[in-house]
Amino acid sequence: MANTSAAAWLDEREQEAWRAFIYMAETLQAVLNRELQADSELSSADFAVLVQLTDRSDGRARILELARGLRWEKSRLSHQLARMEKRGLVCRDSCGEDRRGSYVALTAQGRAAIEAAAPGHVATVRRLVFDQLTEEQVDALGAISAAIVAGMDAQCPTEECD
Amino acid sequence: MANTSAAAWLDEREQEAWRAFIYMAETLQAVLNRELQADSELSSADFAVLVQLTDRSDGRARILELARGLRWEKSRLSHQLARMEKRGLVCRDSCGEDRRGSYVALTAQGRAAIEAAAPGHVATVRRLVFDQLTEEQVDALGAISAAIVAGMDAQCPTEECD
DNA sequence: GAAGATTGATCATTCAATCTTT
DNA sequence: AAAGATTGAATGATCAATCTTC
Repeated sequence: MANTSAAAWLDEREQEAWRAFIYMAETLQAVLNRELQADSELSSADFAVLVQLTDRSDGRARILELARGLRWEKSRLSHQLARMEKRGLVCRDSCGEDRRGSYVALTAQGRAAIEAAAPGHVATVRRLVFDQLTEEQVDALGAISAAIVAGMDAQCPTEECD
Repeated sequence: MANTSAAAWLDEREQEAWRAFIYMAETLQAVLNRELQADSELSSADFAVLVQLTDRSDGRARILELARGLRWEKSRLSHQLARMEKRGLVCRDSCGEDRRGSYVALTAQGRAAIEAAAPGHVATVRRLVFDQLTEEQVDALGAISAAIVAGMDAQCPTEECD
């Protein structure tokens, strides 16, 4: 990896921060996934879908709205919902007003699954992340994340950047 | 998601920071992956392997050392190397001293591929991340990442946590 | 039996193509 | 044709089982 252009390369401080960040993000996601799976038979993706549905008062959402909330591709969500439906966590329902669309809804089993999984998952997040940081660092993490997201939103050529 | 225990739950500030962080990390990885793929026909995983190999003076490493450097499972690396070998980016070589083990080495083509890809990738990282942050935030990101990693290392039951 | 590594099965993600309704 | 959604094929990641050498 030749340092072809001093201006374009990362300096020492940046390089260190970058490697630490990438490693942290990958490892954290892997650990959270494994703990969730082991404690509750739910993947992070399952959990994310269930959170979106429990955020709505009726536990129901149009599929495209769900996809926007998760910022997932339609086909990813479609496959994910098919797997979750097969396991009885959600069910699909056709939409009366617009027959192109459809709804997904939490089943009783899906609601039970997230209620059982949430406390442990939150505890894991607290233990691995927030217990390791000062209050200032928590605020800094929020601000840094927001800044990077804003940059991506601004720079993405199309509206649907993911 | 009932707030079953005030102590275990996340407060407002934490919740916000956490959602922003998770979304940032996922989106950033997705965007980096797509840009790398589009510009160079390399995935992030390919790039990570090539970086490890170019970090060694001879462009060669024992497979287990590589796995430790990447902190990947053995089987993930094995599959990855098989795909990369098929594409001519690396080659495997048996090990003289210990016939259980083997080496992987960069091919000329592999070296050319990462040299072609690196400047663009670094430019993308700079544009999406470092250009969006102040110097203090860069330092904070490094410190936060290091703290979280240290916590995971300390809390992981087994040595090989991933 | 343990260390170094590979293999095969299964599941998740992406991409392009498709289908239906508007 | 565009919007809402699904499908199938190809690629990637994870898990358990295996194989060889120490």
